[in-house]
Amino acid sequence: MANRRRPVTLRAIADQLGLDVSTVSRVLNGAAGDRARAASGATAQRIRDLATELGYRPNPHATSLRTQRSNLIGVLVPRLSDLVLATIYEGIEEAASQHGLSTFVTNTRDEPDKQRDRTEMMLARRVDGLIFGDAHADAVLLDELAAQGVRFVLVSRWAGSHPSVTCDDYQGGRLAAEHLLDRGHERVAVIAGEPHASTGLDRTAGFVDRYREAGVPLPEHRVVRSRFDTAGGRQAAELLLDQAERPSAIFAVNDFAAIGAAGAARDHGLRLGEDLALVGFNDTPLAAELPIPLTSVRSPMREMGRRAVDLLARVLAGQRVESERLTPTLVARASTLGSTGAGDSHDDDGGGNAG
Amino acid sequence: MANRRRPVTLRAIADQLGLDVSTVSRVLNGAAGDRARAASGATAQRIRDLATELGYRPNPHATSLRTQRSNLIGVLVPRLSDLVLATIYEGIEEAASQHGLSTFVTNTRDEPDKQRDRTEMMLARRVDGLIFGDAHADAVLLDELAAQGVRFVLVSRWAGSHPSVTCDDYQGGRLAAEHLLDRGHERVAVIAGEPHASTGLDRTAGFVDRYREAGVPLPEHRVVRSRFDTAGGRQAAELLLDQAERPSAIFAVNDFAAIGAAGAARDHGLRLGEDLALVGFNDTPLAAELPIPLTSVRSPMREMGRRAVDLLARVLAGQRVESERLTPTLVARASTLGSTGAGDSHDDDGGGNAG
DNA sequence: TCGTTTGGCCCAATCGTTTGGGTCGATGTT
DNA sequence: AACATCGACCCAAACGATTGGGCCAAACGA
Repeated sequence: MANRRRPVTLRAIADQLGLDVSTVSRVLNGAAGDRARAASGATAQRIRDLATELGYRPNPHATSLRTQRSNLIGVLVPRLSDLVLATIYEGIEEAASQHGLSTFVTNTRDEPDKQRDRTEMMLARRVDGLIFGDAHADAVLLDELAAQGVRFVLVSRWAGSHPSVTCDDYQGGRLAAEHLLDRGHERVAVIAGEPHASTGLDRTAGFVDRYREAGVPLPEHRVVRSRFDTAGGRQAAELLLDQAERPSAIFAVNDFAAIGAAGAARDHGLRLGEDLALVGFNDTPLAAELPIPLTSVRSPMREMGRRAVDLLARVLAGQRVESERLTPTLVARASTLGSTGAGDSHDDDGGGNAG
Repeated sequence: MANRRRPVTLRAIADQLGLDVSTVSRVLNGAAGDRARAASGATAQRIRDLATELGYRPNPHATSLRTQRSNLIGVLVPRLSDLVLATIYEGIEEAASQHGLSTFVTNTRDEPDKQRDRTEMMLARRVDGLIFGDAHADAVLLDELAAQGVRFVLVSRWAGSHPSVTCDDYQGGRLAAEHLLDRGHERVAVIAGEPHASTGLDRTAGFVDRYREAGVPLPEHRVVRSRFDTAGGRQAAELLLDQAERPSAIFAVNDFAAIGAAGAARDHGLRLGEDLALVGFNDTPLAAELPIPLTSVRSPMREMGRRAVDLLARVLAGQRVESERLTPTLVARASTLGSTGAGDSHDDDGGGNAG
C-alpha cells in the first residue's frame, strides 16, 4: 500500500510508463470521449493497472484549482445536536457522496451574525454550492447571496422564493388538528416554536386553520411561542397549563418541545393520554420509545436531506428547478389514545412524495 | 462586494498596484519576518487596504497545493444523529475554527467496512489529520493507519495506545455504583452497551468493580449488552425485568438506553424512582427534562471535542502527546430519589479536568 | 504515388499561491 | 572614493492536474 506521506501523482505513473502526464490524465480521469482518443487499449490498461497498484488518488486541490470546481458543498444548520437536523444531514451526506460531492457542515445556532460568518467562510473555502437548514423567514441574507450569484438550496425551512425541499408543514399541522378533532378535543393549545422558522409557522397555521374550519377557533393566548428544545417546550407548557381554562390537548410543533411539555404535565399532576393529549412533530425515534409513547406527525427527514442534494446538484448544473414539498403522515400513539396501547409501525424513514 | 463568480486573486491586487504577486503574497499571508522585509510600511498598507476593499480571500486549493497542507481535518463518528457524538462534534468544530482548521464529518454507522471506506476518502481529500469518534476496541484499522504514518487522535472511545481524549468512564461507572450503594440497592443490573466500544466496557467495569469491592458481586446475567439507542435500552431492560429476581436498580451506560429502559419499566407497571431506580450516562439535556428526571453521570462532551482538536493540533505539529481522561460527575435526580424532587443544577457543559 | 485521414501520443499553458533567490539604487563605513 | 550593507522589490520555479493544440507515422483513397 502507498505511503500516505508522499501520495502518488500522475507524473509518477507517467514516468514509470514512459508516457506523458496528459495521456495518463485522460485515461484516468478524462471524459468518455477524451479517454478513448487518449491512448490505445493496451496502453490504457497498463495505465489503469499501475494506477490501482500504486493506489493513485487525484489530488483534489490540484483538480479544483485547474477546473474551478471543488466538488464541495457547504451545509449550514442551527445545531447538529438537534436530532432533526442531524438526521437531515445524514441524508445529505448519503446523497452527496453518491454525487461525488463532499460536505462541510457547520453550526450557526440560528444567529444571523454566525450565519453570515460561516457562509463567508464556506465561500472562502470555494464550495460549489450551499444548503441552508437554518433559513430565516425574512431571507435577507439569502436574497443577498442570490443576488451575488451564489448557488444554494434550502432544506427543512423555506424562505422567499428560493428553491427548497421541505415537509408540507401546513398539511402536517392540519393532520394533527384532524386527529385531535376526531378524539373530540375542543379546548386545544399550540406550542408554536420560533417565529423565524417556517416549520413552526406553517405547522401552527395548518393546525389553527383546520380548527377554525371546524368551527372551533383557537383564542390567541392558546398559541405560545417557544424554543424548539425540551426546555422551551416545558416553559411553554407551564404557561398553558397555568391558564384558567386548561387545554385538554396540546400540539407541539416539535417532538422535543413535546417531551418538555410532558414533563410539565406531570408536574401538574396530569396523566398523559388521560388528562392531557399531546401531539408532537417529526416522529423522532424517541417518540415511540418514551414511557408514554408520543403521537407525532412524521416528516421524512432523511429523505429531505437526500432531495436537497439532488436539487442542489441540478442547480449547479444550471438547470431551472422547482421547490419540493414532501408529505407528512400522522402516527397515533398512547399520548392521544388514553390507556389504550399504541398502534405503531416503526420503519426508519417514510418516503413521502413531492407536490 | 466582490462577485462570487470570479474571486479576486493576488494577481488582481498586484496588477492594480503595479507590484509583483510575491510582494502582495508576503504582505498578506507571509510569516511575520517575511512580511516585514517584503515591502515598505506604506506599500504594505496600500496592499492591505485594497485587499479588504476587494474582499480578497486566498484560494485554499492553490495554497494547499503549494504548501502540501490542507488545514482540513476529518472526523469520523458512528452517527451524528446520536446526540452524544453530535455534541462532541460541536466542540470539535468550535476548536477547529479557532485553530484555523476546517472539518469534514462523516457517519460510519460503526461498521468497519464503512470506517475503512470513509477514512480512505478523507485521505483522498488530503486531510492533514483525523479524529475518530468510532474507534473499535480491537484497533486493527487504527494500527494500520498509524503504521502508514497517518496522523490521528481518538475521542470519546480509546483503543490500543493511540492518543485519545476520553471521559474517565471507569470512574463514571464507579460513581454510578457508589450512588446506588448509598441508596441501599443490592440487586442491581447493568445495560452495558456494545462490546466494541471502550465507553460501555469501562463504565460497566467501573460499576461492577465498585459493587464487588462493596462485597456485592453482580451475577453475570445481570449485565446485558445492548445497542446505545433507545430501542436497544428497551430490549435490554425487558430481559432484565423478566428475570425471576427483578433488580431494584439499573445502570444504563447511555441516557438513551436509559430512556428505553424507562419505557420497559412502565410496561411492567413499575414506577421509576419508586419501584425501580435508574441511572443513565452523559447527562444529555433531555435527562433533566424528562417527565421523571433521570439521574445521570455527566461527561464533558463538548470539552472532549475541543480537547481532541487541541491534541490533534499538537500531533500535527510533530509533538509527543499524552492521552487525556476527563473526569465525570454524577447528577442525582428523581429517577433514583423516590418521589422527592430532583436537586438539579443545569449549566450547559461541565469542564472536567485531565488526569 | 501523393495527399488526407486518423490513431496515438506529446507539448505547454494554466489555475493561484508560496518561497528561495536575485537586482538595483541608496545609505553607511573607512 | 571604493565597497559592503540594506531596504524594497521582482523573478521564476514549483505544487498536481486539465485541456486545446500540435506532431508523426501508418493506413487509406484516388
